[in-house]
Amino acid sequence: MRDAPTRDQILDAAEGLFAAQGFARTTIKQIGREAGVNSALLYYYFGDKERLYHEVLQRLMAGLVERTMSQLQGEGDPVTRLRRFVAAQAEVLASRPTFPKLIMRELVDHDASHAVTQVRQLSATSFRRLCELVQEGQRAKVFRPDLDPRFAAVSIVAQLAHFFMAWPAVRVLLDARPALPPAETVRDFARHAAEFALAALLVPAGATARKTAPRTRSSR
Amino acid sequence: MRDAPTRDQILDAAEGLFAAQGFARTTIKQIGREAGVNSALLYYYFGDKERLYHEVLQRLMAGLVERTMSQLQGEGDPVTRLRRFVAAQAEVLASRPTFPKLIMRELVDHDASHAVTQVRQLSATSFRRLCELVQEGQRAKVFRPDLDPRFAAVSIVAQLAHFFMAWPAVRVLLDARPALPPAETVRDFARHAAEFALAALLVPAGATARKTAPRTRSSR
DNA sequence: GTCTATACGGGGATAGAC
DNA sequence: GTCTATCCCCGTATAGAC
Repeated sequence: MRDAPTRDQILDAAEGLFAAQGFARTTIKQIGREAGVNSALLYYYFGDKERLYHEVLQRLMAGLVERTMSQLQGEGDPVTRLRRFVAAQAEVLASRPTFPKLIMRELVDHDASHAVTQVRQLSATSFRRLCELVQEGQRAKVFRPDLDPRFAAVSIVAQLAHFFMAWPAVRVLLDARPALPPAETVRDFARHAAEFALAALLVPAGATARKTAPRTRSSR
Repeated sequence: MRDAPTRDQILDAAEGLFAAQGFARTTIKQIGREAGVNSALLYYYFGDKERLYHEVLQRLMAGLVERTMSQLQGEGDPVTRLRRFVAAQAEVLASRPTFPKLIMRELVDHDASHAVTQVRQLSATSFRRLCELVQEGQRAKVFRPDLDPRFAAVSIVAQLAHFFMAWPAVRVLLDARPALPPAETVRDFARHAAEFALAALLVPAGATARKTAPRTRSSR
């Protein structure tokens, strides 16, 4: 466990500290101490602090892109696939506490400039696929036709994203104590988010569907 | 405009810089320069950097709480009040570009510890009122009974919150260029968010409500 | 209340031995 | 590849004149 290559030890320690304190407050010496290596080695491996941070983010986002992509595969009708998507999102965000924090920090500190590549990749894959899923449902007359698929996709993603990223505020609203969202609450909210999104997307029962016996005609 | 009391000049400059760069990267001298006053004066007025930051946040959040509260007043059925709420949220978040960034920074940098009072206040007023609005709609059989009101409230708020806070990523997803969400896009997304939330909340047309089932009430 | 000068510490980064 | 020692800049904060 501790025989990991020095480089990875540094990366791991840096990830934790950057997530917890941010780029500016985290010092090279702190990272070295946390990683159990000499601080001068950071310069040997990464050149400078900025590039170390960049590599931390690369590694993190690469894993995230890969995981969400692999979990978006599979067949099924739009409804079950949307449920799977939301569940996967919750799982990824909850898998490591550093995920949401680091992403949020990068968003606000550098306008995601260290992660543009990966964000574009996400856009070209996961997000696009989510949009397509919505459109597919619309073509099948299962989802409302009046929703903009991209806006709908943002709304779908926003629920869990905000739940995790704004947890310090959300937990006050929900009367929760812990500093990190507990697994049970995550599970419950993820289920809610999926159903909330589906309720928003699905065509109201009696509206169009002629197939399902449109209620007994009062005539006769 | 420039004859504002020194204290406020400092507060204004600090708000902008803290929002743009964060607490750690912003220096006292920078704030002084931006405010057009001697940096040593910051210590005369605020004691130290931390307390200056604290006051910036206090002022900001106080205004926010006041505005959302005042805009949550008024009568009407749950549907129109929810539309008003979402519109107000969009207006507040868009009113000053520093709002979303500072709030997000505070969330991630200090777990909202500088704003606990105001967050609790928000929780006790706006958020609570939003929950009550949902419950009221449920009692009136207009909203689905199976939704947890607090989770629903989080989902409602999350859409616009995420839209603004994650804009650097959202803009990539939406193929938008500008660094700040343009007024038109804000307007469109806000409208979408309200309709999305309503579609999620309303009981399906044919299910129970025999009366009006007010779906597309887009009359203004 | 406003300014100048400066003490003080800490953090990033490098040189060079082993 | 790893470690020690150190340089140098820069940011916070204070002292004290005006």
